[in-house]
Amino acid sequence: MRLTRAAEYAIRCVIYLSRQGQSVLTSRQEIAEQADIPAHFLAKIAQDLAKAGLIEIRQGARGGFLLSKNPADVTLLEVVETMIGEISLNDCVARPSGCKISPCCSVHRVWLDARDQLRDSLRRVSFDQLIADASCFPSYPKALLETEGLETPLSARNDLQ
Amino acid sequence: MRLTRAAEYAIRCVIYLSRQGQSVLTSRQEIAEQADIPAHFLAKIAQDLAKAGLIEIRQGARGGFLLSKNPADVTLLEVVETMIGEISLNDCVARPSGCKISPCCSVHRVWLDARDQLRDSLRRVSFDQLIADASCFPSYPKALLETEGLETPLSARNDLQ
DNA sequence: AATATATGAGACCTTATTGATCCTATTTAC
DNA sequence: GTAAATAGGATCAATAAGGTCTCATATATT
Ligand code: SF4
Ligand code: SF4
Repeated sequence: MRLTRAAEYAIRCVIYLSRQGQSVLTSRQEIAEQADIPAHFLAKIAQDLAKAGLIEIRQGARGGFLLSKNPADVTLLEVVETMIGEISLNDCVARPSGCKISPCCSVHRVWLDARDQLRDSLRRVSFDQLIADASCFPSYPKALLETEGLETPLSARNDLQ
Repeated sequence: MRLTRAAEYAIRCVIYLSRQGQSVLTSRQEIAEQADIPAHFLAKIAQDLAKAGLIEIRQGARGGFLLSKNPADVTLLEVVETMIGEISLNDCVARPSGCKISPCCSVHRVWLDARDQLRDSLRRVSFDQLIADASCFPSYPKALLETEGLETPLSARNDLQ
């Protein structure tokens, strides 16, 4: 297990779509440019996201991608595991049969616990949370900032602490 | 970041040495055979462990490796990070300069927290804990089992739950 | 219907990393 | 001195990651 570039790009893509709003169609080119993702690579990534039911793909002229779920219902874990498979940390967690002593290995149990903890952490983060903060994320639509008057949207969240 | 085979072998090696006891010299061949590690590969791994001060290497006839610290003072995190470098999960955690938006990226903060949590989990596990449980670990010395009468050493720990 | 536009699906390539092996030099017990 | 054992580094094969390219397909527009 390893967080690949493809997973990082997938997260950026879903963030961009979340900011656009659910069911807002956005062209692949726009996402690629704004979120700094190689356009052709994004095409492949989008296919995986679509298979997982996270986004919908519209072909043809004026085609593109759109988020098929509410950002609040999409977790970071879902997007990550769509791209890299289920997180396991160590091979023997994914395939216990690979090491014959796994049933009674004390180290194996540590990896199991650590994996569960990591997956829980990522499951707790949804995309509505991620876009709540402002960010210098390249995809942040300046137009949105101006029309909605969110000059310092970060402050609201900082005040909570 | 990814847990490599080398890291897994390093853990097995340190477990074997911990079972032998601190400062007990053990040949590379014995460790390799008992813990199921390719002998030549173990040589390279041992060099890294030695550089980190975890084990000591004795050259020459009747040479081998020995644990230079008390198993209670060696954590799983130390051994793992000796082999694969500091755990970062995502590249931007290790090198924030790699992504120019990292200072105010909400996803970046999630990776930071998850990394800290994972590292803490591994830091909490020391090798005296790992060898306290019995295990079908190939390196478990049967002789030790017999002399100390630990027929069911796993039960002691299960009773605690 | 024709055309321009945009993505689908998968083949393909390049590079980096991993996992492992091999060979010669050096060290130490005897 | 000789045999036994590791040091240190070169080397190599296999795998995976990251990215590109091409042709097929779908749709809006005219
Ligand atoms: S020895 Fe334990 S931790 Fe290592 S691969 Fe086997 S089961 Fe997993
Ligand atoms: S966008 Fe955020 S999470 Fe992704 S690489 Fe940049 S700082 Fe890290």
